[in-house]
Amino acid sequence: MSDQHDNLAAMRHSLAHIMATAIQRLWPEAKFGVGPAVEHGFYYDVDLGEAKITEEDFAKIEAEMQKVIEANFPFEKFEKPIDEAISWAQDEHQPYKEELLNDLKRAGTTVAKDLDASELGTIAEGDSAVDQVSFYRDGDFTDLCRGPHVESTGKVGAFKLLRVSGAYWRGNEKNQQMQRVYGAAFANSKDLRVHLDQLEEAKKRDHRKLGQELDLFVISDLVGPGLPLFTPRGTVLRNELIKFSEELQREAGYEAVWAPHMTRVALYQKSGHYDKYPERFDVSSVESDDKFMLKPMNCPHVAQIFASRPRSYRDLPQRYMETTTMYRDEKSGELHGLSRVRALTQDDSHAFVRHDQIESEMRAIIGMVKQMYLTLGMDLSVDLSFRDEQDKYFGDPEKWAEAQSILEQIAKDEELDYQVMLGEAAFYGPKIDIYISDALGRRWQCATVQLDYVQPERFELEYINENGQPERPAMVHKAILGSIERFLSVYIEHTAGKFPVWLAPEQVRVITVNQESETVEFAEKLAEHARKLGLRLTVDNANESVGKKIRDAEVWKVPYTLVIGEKEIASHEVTPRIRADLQVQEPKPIGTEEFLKTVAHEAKGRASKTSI
RNA sequence: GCCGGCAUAGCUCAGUGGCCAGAGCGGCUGUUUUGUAAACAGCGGGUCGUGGGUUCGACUCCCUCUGCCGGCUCCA
Repeated sequence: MSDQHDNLAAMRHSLAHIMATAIQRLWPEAKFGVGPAVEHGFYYDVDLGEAKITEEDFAKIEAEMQKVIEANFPFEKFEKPIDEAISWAQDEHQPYKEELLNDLKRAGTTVAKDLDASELGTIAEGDSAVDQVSFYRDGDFTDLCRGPHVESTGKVGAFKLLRVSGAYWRGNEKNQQMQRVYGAAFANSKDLRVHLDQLEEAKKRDHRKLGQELDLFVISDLVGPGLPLFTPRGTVLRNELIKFSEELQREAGYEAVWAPHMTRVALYQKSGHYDKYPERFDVSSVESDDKFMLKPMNCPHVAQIFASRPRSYRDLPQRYMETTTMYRDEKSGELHGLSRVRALTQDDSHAFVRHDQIESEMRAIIGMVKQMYLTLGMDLSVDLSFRDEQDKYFGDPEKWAEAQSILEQIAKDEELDYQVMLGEAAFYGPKIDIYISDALGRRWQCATVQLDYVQPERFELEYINENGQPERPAMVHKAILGSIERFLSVYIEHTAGKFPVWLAPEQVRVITVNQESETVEFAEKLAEHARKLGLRLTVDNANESVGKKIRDAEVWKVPYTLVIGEKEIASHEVTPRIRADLQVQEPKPIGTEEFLKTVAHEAKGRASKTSI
């Protein structure tokens, strides 16, 4: 399998060279950056000066690549001393290659640690001395490259150019911006087809598209970018998710608190956050000279509640939860549907604990997270973000070591699929970052649990221990869903808008066969009764064919559809139409009363399938 | 924020210098009274994102701004 994988990588990287070959033929003045193999394909960063590659050029480039492939040039490897390589780059007018070579020379005999992985594709491997660097030639194109490549340009499988975009040279926004031409590449055309179909599927499921189609949220130019407004349907989703999250927390002993959405900046000056976060929204006052800001997080606010009265060791843990909206002035280019917004709502909580309570608190939180995502049908994996040996971390190293071993023990006991990430800890404490996998196999970070020694210190929080001495509590931050908006973006795409009954904005749709008063009254009565049971049911008695109304209900992805006509009125029985993904058996006739009670029961139990 | 692309009716989209700018869906009205994925007819609906320029004439060409899209960078 790894052989196959290596070969695929070599193919993709070879395609990058082939594309560069084609681009050089079409734009002889092209300056080349790096061209690595990446997941699903390859890219090459190029700088054409005034000229720009656009998507219209793809056909032309692909045709030229095809010629290179048909010529079946061998990939010939040869080596040059580094100084010769540098003069080669100068002669060829390849300043980016020259820069890489100079860095390589400066770095000495091994590949420099600070050259990032994306560049390694073009740099000689450094077990041996770097006084020699390797080149590959295919036909008329020669490139500084450490390989590996396939034998010849004919052996590269199937590919397709997909997009062109800007990319900073060496990933640094201070550098020149180049054009990144990206293509997908696979061993054969069938695999490529599968990948392209997957991209199609992802496009269909795009939460921005479904949000529009299913009337879940809107973005108004007048309100502003990154500030989504939730419609009645979208708000059902939000509220049901929040309700579940808060139920889990309440069971674990969390109490709801509330903090205003703005504060004096003094709070953030004291916490040390103020200057470090330019993304804050400042708020000015007409009445006073005080400076205010919208809250970009919740912890410092909640810490004031803890600090408001003396605490005994007996009072701990103090567990505060608040699902609240915070405001961050993200750069405009970073905003994206619901996944990156300027007003985000977190199911946030903070527990103020004694050191000996960290473990049980963390365990309880992991339990909540597991229950949430089990119910939602999403798989979890976990990164344990631990400190490394650097001394940028705050607090007692012994406490850190102990806390980290506690976290790892919990991950083991809870049978979490985890990996330890050294150096990924926050400066204030180790984290458990929880990732969920969606139906298309993509991985997203939503939930997080963080241990914090710093803010209690900054705000001088304390409790009185059993010896009458003041002690510093630790703070455990957590979010189960993380940002509700971001979670919804993932979940909408995960489900493709087919929400389980407990979350469905519209759980039951009742379709009338005709507009006779008897029929309409029967439907209205059903609706009234459903509302009393807490169900979300709508009646469609439009003057349209039954077929049309069924289609509508399908398009809106309503879990249950009932058709009401003479037969149902006489028997008080319905045969529900059940959305395909929920159905486990052929639906049978059921009394209307029993139907509504069963659906209400399923919704309450947050069932993922129907028993009807 | 940066590079490139895009912006026409509520939605999806035609319309590349020449009369009063179009379709499908949705909406409204009427006919029909319908049985499990689209009945029929009619009627509304657009300062062609904004501001400026070129031109006898601009939805169409150029510039500005705003927003969106694909990436890059960033994400306590």
